[in-house]
Amino acid sequence: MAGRDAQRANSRTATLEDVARLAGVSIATASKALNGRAHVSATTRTLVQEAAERLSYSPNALAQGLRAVRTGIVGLLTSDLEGRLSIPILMGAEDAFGAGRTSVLLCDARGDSIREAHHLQTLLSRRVDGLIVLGARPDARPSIGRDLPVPVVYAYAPSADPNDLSLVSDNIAGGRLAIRHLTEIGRRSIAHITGDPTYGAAQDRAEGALAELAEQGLELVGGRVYFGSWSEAWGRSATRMLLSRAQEIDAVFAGSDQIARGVIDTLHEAGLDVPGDVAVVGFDNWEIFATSARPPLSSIDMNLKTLGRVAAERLSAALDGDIGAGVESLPCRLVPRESTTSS
Amino acid sequence: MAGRDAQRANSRTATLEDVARLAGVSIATASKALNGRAHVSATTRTLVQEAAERLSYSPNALAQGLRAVRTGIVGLLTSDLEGRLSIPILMGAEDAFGAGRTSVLLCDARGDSIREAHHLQTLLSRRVDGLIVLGARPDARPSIGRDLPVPVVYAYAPSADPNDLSLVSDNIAGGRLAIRHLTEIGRRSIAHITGDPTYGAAQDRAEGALAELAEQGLELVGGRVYFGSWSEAWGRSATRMLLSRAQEIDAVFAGSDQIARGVIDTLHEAGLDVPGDVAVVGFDNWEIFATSARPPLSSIDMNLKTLGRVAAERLSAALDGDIGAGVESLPCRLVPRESTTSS
DNA sequence: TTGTAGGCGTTATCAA
DNA sequence: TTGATAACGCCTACAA
Repeated sequence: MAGRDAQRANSRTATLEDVARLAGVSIATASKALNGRAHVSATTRTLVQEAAERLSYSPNALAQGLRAVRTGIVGLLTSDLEGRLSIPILMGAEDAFGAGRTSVLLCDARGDSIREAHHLQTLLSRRVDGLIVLGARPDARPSIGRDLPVPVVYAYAPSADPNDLSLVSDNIAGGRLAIRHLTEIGRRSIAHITGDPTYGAAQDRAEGALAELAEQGLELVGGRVYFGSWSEAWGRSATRMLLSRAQEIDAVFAGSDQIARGVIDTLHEAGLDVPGDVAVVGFDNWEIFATSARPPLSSIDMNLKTLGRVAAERLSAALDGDIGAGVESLPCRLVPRESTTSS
Repeated sequence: MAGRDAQRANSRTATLEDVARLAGVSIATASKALNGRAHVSATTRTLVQEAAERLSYSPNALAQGLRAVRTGIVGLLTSDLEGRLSIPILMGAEDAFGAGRTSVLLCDARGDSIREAHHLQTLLSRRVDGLIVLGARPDARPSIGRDLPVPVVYAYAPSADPNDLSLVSDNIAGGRLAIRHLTEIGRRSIAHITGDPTYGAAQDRAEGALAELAEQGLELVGGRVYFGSWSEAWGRSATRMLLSRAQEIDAVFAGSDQIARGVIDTLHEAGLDVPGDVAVVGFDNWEIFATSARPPLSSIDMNLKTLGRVAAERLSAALDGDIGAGVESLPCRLVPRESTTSS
């Protein structure tokens, strides 16, 4: 196992002092040399760099953080049991901070506020520069606290406190986007089957869809939004309901990719072709679902990676004194696949 | 936004010195009082605790880590783009270390060895106590390096270097488990449809399945393992192939839940009932797939959370000098659902 | 150009 | 019981 030799030997990891001694200079000079500061002769610099190299010197970020204003650590407090949200957000944040400059301490609160408070305490103790709070569902959640010593950005699930800064996907625009796409490929008889009506996201997507339809002088097939649950099963039964009314229908906007799969299955069972007879667009662009659907599913993507990137940017801005508040909506994008190929 | 007041005021976060001053004692005494050490009078202790409370004092973990042998941070270096592996592993590790005692620094290498090396450097710089390296696919991967100053445990994807310690799921036993379950519910004509044969996991699961069948005096329907890809599409086409041979078949062991879904779909299309005519068991127990299948899919679970927990335990042991090596296999478990209900 | 010294916040040792 | 002090490793005025 790696580390055996390192542990056996009493060779603590090298410090700047070790490097300085090996290079035959003072600690201050070694520091300057390694940090690329001026007032160091070229020869001295290379001397020090070689010494550092030979000792595989790695600066102690703890010591650096102790004196510096920032530690270069941000906390990501998630409640996302699946990891479907956390990883894209993490990647976006990593990208924004620039790899190496900042690290992310990830804690999973598992939807438990006690655990969340505990993790928060730990993160503050570790002197994170800022905090990203990531909710599991896109609805307002309790603020993690006012007057924290570090800036906080809520992502995906906004904070209930308007003084906090929250970043969410613009589900209304996402709903519009889906409808616009369907009309652009010539569909006029569109139904909307979506999930749990207690989710703000479900309401928003429906609102956007209705608004876009209205602007185009269209109405929803079935006369209403079909709210239900975020499951394939609901997608199936809602579709059966729709079809049983024997109404003309040439497109379905599904509130999630899972629902969309249920929709597609049922359309197939009814002998309908997708997208020939009925086009289907989903929401989430959960790759594994969207691409393995038959046919591959067009879907609205919430740009979670961008959400993570922007969260990191807002955090950086806040650290520089530019503190924001309120809910900021980020655009969704359409990822077209075969389920809406224009025929 | 939280932090506004804190930043406006020049109130740096309180230090132990602030607490000591407010309590009217020395720093040393304050430290002892807060850490529950002996030789502090009860009255002094409460005095200090109250002062700490009033200042919402939070010990600086950086300073603690600078002195202490351990920092209480472990690095989790993942290449899991989905987050499906990372989060359960993270949760297992959090559980094992005991919440609050240890934090996890998560880095995503995105399958890029340059980025991985970079992240490794950062983690070492932050003086993590240990490292968990999590691969994206369950096959041997290059060692992250010998002679690292901290212990490393490879999870899910073993290290190619036998001197490293790796924790993997016992796919062979998992394969046996699936077959045993199918025979226990009375099935005798079992086929095995699985994924990419270049995956060690596919080979192992097949090996286990064949071994278990042999012990029961059975043979695989179709005479061979159907290797292909880890997709629903392959599950469908392989099933069609099997059915077209008009052989008797009363169960399918699928190498993944996605494949299983393709299998089930095709069985339905052929007018067969699941599990009435053909029972199906999958692998991975990816909740979202397994539970939304029709009927809900029995599946082999790799116990990723346990994997994370054991990884943390091995790391702890290594820190205490008990350094392991080699590949350790952890058992899978069967999660029965309706797709294998005994009829 | 190089070196000295102080301080970041804690904990532990040892003296009072 | 309490307190002064020395590390831990690094950076940076400031002095040489």
